[in-house]
Amino acid sequence: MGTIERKEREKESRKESIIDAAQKVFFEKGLLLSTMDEIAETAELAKGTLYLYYKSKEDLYLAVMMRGLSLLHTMMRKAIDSNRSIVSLLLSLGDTYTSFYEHHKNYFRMMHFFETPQFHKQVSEEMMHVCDSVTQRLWDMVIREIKKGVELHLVRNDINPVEVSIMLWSNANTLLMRIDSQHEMWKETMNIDLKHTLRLSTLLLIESVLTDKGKKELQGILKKRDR
Amino acid sequence: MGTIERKEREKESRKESIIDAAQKVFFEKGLLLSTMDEIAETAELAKGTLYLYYKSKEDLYLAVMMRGLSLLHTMMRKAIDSNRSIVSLLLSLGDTYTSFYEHHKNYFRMMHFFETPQFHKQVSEEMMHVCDSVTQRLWDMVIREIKKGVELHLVRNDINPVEVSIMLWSNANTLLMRIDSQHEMWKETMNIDLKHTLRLSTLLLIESVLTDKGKKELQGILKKRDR
DNA sequence: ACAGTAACTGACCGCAAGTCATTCTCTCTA
DNA sequence: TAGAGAGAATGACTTGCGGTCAGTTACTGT
Repeated sequence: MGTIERKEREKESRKESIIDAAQKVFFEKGLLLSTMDEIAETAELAKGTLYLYYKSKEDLYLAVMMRGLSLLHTMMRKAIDSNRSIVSLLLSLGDTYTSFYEHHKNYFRMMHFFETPQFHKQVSEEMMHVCDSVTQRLWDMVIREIKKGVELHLVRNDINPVEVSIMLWSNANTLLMRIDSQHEMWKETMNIDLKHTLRLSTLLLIESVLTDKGKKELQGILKKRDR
Repeated sequence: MGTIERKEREKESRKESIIDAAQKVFFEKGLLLSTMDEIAETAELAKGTLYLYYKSKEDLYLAVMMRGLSLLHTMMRKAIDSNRSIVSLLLSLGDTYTSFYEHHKNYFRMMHFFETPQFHKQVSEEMMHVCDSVTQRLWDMVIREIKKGVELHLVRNDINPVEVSIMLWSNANTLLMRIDSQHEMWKETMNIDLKHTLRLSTLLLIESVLTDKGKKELQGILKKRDR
């Protein structure tokens, strides 16, 4: 008699279908302009029901965002697994994040909004924890690779690998945000292609954290690319 | 009969005193938790009066933020005027922004919130324009200096000075934001001092965009500092 | 068939942004 | 100096939304 198990599954799928509806609405209108009534209507449920599954609008928002986070995690994992050398991996991580931005802009934007500290106050403790731990796993994954790079004498051993991750990630993150919201503006007023700026700054930073051995390898990879 | 002029002045000072009140409330509670009623009460005015001077809560928010922007402008101006060499200026601009963060956190946070694209939809066209033009002046000021650096063969001439500005500013901005919201977290879980990371990444980036001549000057400045 | 429970509903509440008909205040004129 | 007229200020009111909860429905196990 697996009724309890079935109920469990049904509950889970209800939760998912609520996220589906929420995603549709949030993607279209963003957090502020979306209403719980509209999400409820999209989910073909009463508003009250949403609150049986999620504590607040913001929690629901995070639930959707977590999908994006998982997706990014998967993409990063794939990049790590398919790169032999740490040097090419570093380049590839930047590309991966860029590609995440390009193919999943909506998730990217949600993740950005999440960085607004003001926002956190509306979020339940549990949801925040889940979110933090997923983010943590992502960081750990990247940091581990950079540590390997240090061991192989490709990445400088006088810089903390964690700091390397932070620098690279922060750099990519801000520039992608800027690309998202100001790409045309910079193009028009200054004739700047922000995507080029992103590639350039990533390259400069990577070069800065590599050893001479690493730099040589980098030059090799770049030459091969140019052909 | 300067009555019209006097009225003009009175109107202006009323506008300022409303900003004073708004600033007090926004600093304390942030945009989301502040209410127009509370601002009105602080300003000793009726709520309706606020709307005679500002189109919306968000416009009022921007009006406060502009004070911060002007302040930053002044600080940057001072840094530029008091540095002989472009190399030391580059270092000093980073310090200036850090010092702005440390001494005027509330303004800094407001400026960050402004970067959320979702927010823009609530802001009036005019206010947005004023804001953009002030920001533009700030960028121009910095870019001009970097151009001078290129002319003096201290900054690489194969990188667009505008891109240099963007890279440096973006880097500092994200890391300061992170310092603001996650400093303890990184200290505890990873034993990372984000302020150190900021200094490091700034240094690496600056080094990357300098010519050999510039790098030599940089080494000289750093040695002098260490003593 | 029925009791008990879990899921669901939507009218309702409280709060806050923004509006506007009315009141107040100042200034210029006859 | 009375009072008309303009402009400034007011605060009760409207609207819209997040969140609640008493009541209803659906299901399950006996």
